[in-house]
Amino acid sequence: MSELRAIRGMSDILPDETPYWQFLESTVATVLASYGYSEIRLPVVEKTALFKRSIGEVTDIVEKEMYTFDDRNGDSMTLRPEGTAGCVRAAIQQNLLSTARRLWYTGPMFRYERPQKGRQRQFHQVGVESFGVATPDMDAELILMCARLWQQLGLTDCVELQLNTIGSVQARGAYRAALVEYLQGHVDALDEDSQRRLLANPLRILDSKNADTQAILDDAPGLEDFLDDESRADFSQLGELLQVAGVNFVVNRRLVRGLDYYNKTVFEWVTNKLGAQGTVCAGGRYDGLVQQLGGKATPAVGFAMGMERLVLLLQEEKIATNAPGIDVYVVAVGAEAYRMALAAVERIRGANPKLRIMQHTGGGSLKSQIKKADKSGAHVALIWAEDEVAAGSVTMKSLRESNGERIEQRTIAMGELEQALRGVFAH
RNA sequence: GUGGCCGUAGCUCAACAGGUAGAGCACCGGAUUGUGACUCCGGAGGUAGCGGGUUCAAGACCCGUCGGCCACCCCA
Repeated sequence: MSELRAIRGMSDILPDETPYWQFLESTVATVLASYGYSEIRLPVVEKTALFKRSIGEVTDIVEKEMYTFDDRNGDSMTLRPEGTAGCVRAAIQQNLLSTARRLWYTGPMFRYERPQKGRQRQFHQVGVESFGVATPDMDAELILMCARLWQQLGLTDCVELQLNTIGSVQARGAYRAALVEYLQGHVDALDEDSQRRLLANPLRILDSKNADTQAILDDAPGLEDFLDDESRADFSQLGELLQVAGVNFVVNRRLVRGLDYYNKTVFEWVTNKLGAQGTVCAGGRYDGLVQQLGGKATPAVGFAMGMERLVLLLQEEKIATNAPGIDVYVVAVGAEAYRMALAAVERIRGANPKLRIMQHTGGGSLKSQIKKADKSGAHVALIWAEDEVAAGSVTMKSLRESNGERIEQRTIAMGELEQALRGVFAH
């Protein structure tokens, strides 16, 4: 192995996998457009302060997972660990908030974590953000849009929607205090991680995977008892809307989010088919963030999808994508034949841009070129060799069935080639 | 950051109670003069992740290091 390797956790996406990515990306773009969302393109690097102020100073992301560096001016920059902060910043800076906005974006995110299945250091998200609407019909729309996307992708049966409300900032603060007080009476019985979280981020203890900790939580005060009336009403309305639309969900009272800016509705789409990293899409409301970052008070909801995880699911479920492949492989033996072929093939590409034609390069015998043609997966080989050059013709050879039938090999006049190809490929 | 498993040809993997490596697939060429797939024949390809140690001898044992996978953690 060479010493020049990709950086740990930043993997190449190889030709085998790109069809899944293309299928996912084009489906996402179509579904989002069908709901009237507009794409926004954002920088990968932002000032470090943006993430500290939005994600939260004491979160793991900010404390130990960001790629932060000083630029040549000595200003602290960070490779974005998530997309919401940058999107909110842009919306404020570019005055996009004078009316309600529905935005989406996609691209790489960076988090310094130990790689494992469904988790890379450079990973890709599609993020969707809606600004300016405070009512739960907006929350419902976002969730419906997700459901439609799963349906279009063929993943409906692999994902489950979990829903919760974490209430207003004040309600959460009160609950947090009560939870800490309760847990402090059981500190010794808590697992090591949860003891640490008790000080840093106590709400995260709620979704601990430790069974003993979960047992202690059974008698802990419940968040639902601390909710403000508005959060409670919005949550039940959201549930009704989802029922009307026929979207199944389960209420998970221990579902919280790791980023500080969330309030009220939070949700996760979860799968059990990817091992430990089962959250494929997650989001919620963040009504305070715009103002917190210096904008006019603006309610907002959004979510992000993990593209790697969705690609893994597509592969796991063996969901067919449009394999790239080629239609025609062009064989030419000898320099004169190559010239004839080149001119003819370029003409055909011009006349039929959708036809996928690969022209053999690098010479070789007729036999070896036809072998390559076969291995290319093409349906048809076009052959130019001595006889064809002399006669000004071309031989069309079928390599496999196309549209259920297989044509006989035949030699035709150059002038008929374009029409003959149209006969085989009814694109 | 912590833990478990792993690191032999491009890929998937073998061998041997420690004695200087092998298969399948893939690749290249050939099986009479212009034709792929099946078959047959031949060829190329590895200083065993890297560094140290034990030993007459190490791919096999030990230590370190780098890398991979999975889990904890974190989160999409």
